[in-house]
Amino acid sequence: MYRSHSCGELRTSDINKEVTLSGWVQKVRDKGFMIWVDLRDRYGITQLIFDEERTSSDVVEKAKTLGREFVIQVKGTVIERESKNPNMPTGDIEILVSELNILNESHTPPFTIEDETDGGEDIRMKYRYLDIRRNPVKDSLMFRHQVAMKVRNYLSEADFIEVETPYLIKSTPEGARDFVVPSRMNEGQFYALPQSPQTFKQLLMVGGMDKYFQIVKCFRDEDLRADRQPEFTQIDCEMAFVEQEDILNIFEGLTRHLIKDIKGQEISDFPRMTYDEAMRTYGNDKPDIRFGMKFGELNEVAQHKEFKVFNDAELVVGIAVPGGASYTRKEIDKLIDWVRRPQVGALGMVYVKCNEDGSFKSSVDKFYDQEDLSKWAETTGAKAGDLICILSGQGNKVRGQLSALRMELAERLGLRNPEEFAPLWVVDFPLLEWDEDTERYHAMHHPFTSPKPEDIPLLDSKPGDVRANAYDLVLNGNEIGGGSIRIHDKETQALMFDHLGFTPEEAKEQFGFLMDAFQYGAPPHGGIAFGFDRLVAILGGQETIRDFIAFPKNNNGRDVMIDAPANIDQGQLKELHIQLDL
RNA sequence: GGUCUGGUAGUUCAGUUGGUUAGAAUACCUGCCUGUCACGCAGGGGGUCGCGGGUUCGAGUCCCGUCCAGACCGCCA
Repeated sequence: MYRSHSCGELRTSDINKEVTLSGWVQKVRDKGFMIWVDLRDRYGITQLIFDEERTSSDVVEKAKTLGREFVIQVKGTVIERESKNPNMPTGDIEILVSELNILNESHTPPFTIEDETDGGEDIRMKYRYLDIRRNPVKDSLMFRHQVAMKVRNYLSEADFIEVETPYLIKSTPEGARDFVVPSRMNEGQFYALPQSPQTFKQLLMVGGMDKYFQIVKCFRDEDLRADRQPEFTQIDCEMAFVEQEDILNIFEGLTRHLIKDIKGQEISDFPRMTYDEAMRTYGNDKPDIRFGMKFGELNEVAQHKEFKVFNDAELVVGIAVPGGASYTRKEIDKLIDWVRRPQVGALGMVYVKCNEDGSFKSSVDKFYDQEDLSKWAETTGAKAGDLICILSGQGNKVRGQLSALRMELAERLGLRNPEEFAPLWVVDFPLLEWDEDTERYHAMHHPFTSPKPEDIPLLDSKPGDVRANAYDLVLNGNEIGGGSIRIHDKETQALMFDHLGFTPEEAKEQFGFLMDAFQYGAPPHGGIAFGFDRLVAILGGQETIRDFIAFPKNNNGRDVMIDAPANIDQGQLKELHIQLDL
């Protein structure tokens, strides 16, 4: 038996017990006459004591050879400490060791295994197995497990069935780039890894599994971000015989349950906002509504003077920054530099200081009088002491730029409290989106999303105005879930493919199996998928999902620990009938 | 594909205007220490300044290229 107890459970009530513990050496404190060793496992740390007077000399000698991260097993007696440590749960007791067994030695680790490690991102990823021994990473993985369990239990209680769908499927040109897998048995042909189990879950609906879910890996060969990995996990859900309202209610319930159960916060009905409203008031389809700074459109009150920049702009829009009137000229100049960075791309920024005495001081005083400026303050909701930041230009671009500024300022002002949770449904997404590169419309969500019936007549005249039965769940400025009511009849699906520029032959070749299925009694259905890594990270109060994934990829999609991706040898290539063209 | 930041001891970093033998903290090693828990004290070892080229009497420092890491834009139905 390697252990009778864990390193986190012994208390004063266990005094005098004979115990066996196993774990890693966190720290050795050799005081000469006595040696203390902190023994660590997943459950905590227990102090061991080796004492010249009470421990046999061969055991003391062996203890002197211990180094950090040695794996050891000890037998001994639980005793009360002479000097207690109130900072640790096991701080009242220690183990007087009678037997020491070194199970495995360890090199000195390249970084300290502590909560505040001295190791940088790079080296932590290379030695991820050591990083996982640290509390922050270990706790994050355990937290992920807890969330997964709660999701499974909740959905299972609600009659959902978890069904696994295949990972080796067919590549389709829509959407993100596919990871492809060559087939040895089918010369020259490739599988693709699923970007999501979308078509399979719809086929499960046709199969009568009217409530399906799956916590499932998905793969997209696109560039990474702090909150984006090439392989990621979704809570994928689909239901038959439901309308949008049913889906929103059920998954609002799940989200509310998680926030209540995990964070202890009660959230009443989630607010809903149309895509149009989100874009107009926040410049963004995933607004963070934990704070204000709503957009104020200023065209009417700013385009009547000789200021050419505004007069020539499609949109003039501003936000009120709380307390911003106290910014110095230098600070405001820095802000202007910030919006002019290529990542944001604004050409400039007009500002208005709303002074405490009710007067206004702006960077365009030459063109506008106090009455003009007071109207701007009214439109943007600025109060005395605020700073109004105004951008102008082409509508969508300016909205994006001001949205970036809004988030940046909120971050600086500490308005993005990670312990506050503000969910929001964004509904009525456009069905189609114009793509400049390919000069055609493509599906904003995916090609299986149903249009709003009343908008179908617009498909030919104004495709961009057709709204979809599509919705996103937004949490604190992050899209954590998205879904739609699907098309379930062959005719509408064919119409959709037609509008996406598929010929009937292409549609048949790529999605014929789905259209065929729709001819055999496909029920009305719809669903949603949550980004599980992101959800867990946000509930855990973090921006980056990496520490909630045991073995994540780096910025370039590499696993620096196993050094993947890597070359494969000629034999493998030959077997797959693949010739490299480098 | 692009923008920005960084790369110096095992690790995290400092390194001035280009100028002597490149420093600190921590980790590591040795010794001491009668209750430590960020133990303490004394001593010690440890450097291809990412890599390649250039400018210069002289480069960690300046220039060019390149690789790596991180953040962001594009991209992510």
